[in-house]
Amino acid sequence: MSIRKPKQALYEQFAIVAKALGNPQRLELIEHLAQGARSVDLLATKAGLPIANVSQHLQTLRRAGLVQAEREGKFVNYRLTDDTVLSLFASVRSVAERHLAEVDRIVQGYFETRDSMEPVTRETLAARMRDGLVTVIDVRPPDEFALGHVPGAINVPLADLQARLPEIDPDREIVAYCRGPWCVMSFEAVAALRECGFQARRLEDGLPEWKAAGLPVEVTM
Amino acid sequence: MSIRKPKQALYEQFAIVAKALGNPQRLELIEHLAQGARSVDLLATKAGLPIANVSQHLQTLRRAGLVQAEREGKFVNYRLTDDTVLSLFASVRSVAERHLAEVDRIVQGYFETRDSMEPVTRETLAARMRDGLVTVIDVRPPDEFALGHVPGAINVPLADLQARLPEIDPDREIVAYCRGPWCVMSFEAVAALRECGFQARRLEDGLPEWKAAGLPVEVTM
DNA sequence: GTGTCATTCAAAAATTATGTTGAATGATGT
DNA sequence: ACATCATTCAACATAATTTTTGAATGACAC
Repeated sequence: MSIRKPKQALYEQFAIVAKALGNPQRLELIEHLAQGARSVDLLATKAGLPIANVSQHLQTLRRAGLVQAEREGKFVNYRLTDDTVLSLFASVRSVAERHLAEVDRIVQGYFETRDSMEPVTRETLAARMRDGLVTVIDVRPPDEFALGHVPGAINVPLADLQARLPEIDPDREIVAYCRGPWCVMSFEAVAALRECGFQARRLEDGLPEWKAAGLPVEVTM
Repeated sequence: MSIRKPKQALYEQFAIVAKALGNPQRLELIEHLAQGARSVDLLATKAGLPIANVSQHLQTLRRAGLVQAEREGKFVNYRLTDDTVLSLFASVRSVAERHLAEVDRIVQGYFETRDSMEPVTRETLAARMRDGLVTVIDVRPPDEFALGHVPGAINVPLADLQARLPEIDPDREIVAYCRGPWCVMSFEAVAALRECGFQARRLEDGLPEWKAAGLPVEVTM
């Protein structure tokens, strides 16, 4: 059957894309690139990997069409080719969250005590916000924040959190949120805030779920 | 930093899912399973692989939470765990179609002559249908067909095509469509139909694009 | 029970991916 | 031209995946 060969060839192409995502280091690189264009050595620093290694991973991602390189002086900046890459990443994450018990286990074990990691529900947060009792922090990158966020939330990207701690009122309860239920950024933010003595909790979901629940969203021009 | 380890662990879980998709054979198995539950040896026959090999691939998919096994007498039937798996697969396919030039090349070369593979546009198809000149075949699995299809189309799943050839009027032009622009099923259908002497062409897109263009969709109860 | 069939398991061989090292390239500044 | 820095390349060692083979399990029919 002359049909079999090109079909296999197509599957191989699709597999190249999936394979590129099939490595923890590369997934971390993608999550960093989701926040904007980054140079090889910035990525290496953030991910804690040797530069040559990161360079090779980036080329695997480039061969799969997931990232693009662009020279800027001495540096080569990589960026995600477009938003479909992010939605593919989200798709992988969502399937893993849905089907792998191990993901649950890891999230459960994220904090030592169980009740302290109990997330805040949307309804609770909405009520506390009405009473003015809570500081809401959106830890996503500014571009995502600009496209829609919980009204009254302040944007403190995870990377800037340490530097911007002085802005935050230590006497108010803090609720942090990010992209989705188990997006690691809000976990990291809450952990970092607690280490510094703040009373912080996570919103149970991210912005997409907030929006989907019909709650108001604020857009920055 | 006590935060780094669980983050890595989560990436590893996500990587398990992506890795499971990162193999041409497994992608083929998934596409077969998209049409319904299948036994190991049916899958082995369809994919042209040794049974033990298929069994192992299926277990990789099971560990990634993409498929579920269920014993039925002598057979073990595997099925996709749910629709999120299909949308993950679609996401991979769409990124590959969008970013990999090689995919274009393969599709271009799918048929020897270029003009014979020229697909029918939505508008052309709509016009030919009004004139009653064309038989429209939806080659997707029945469950997808039931949820919406081009009005007047008949559902001949790819698997049943050979058996149901007698139903098809050989004097009318045939247009086949499936899930999307480069979903392999309609290519296979057209190739099979041509081998049997039918005059067949592909619709340029699949049902989602047809729907998105505002053209009518028929739903079966 | 015995035989048969579908599937899984286990171990080895073949292939492919990953991490590491040091040298090569390309751009910048002196 | 030279030195410097960011990145890539090439080569190797290591580890993981895939395929193959043959034996083991589990279910059914007799």
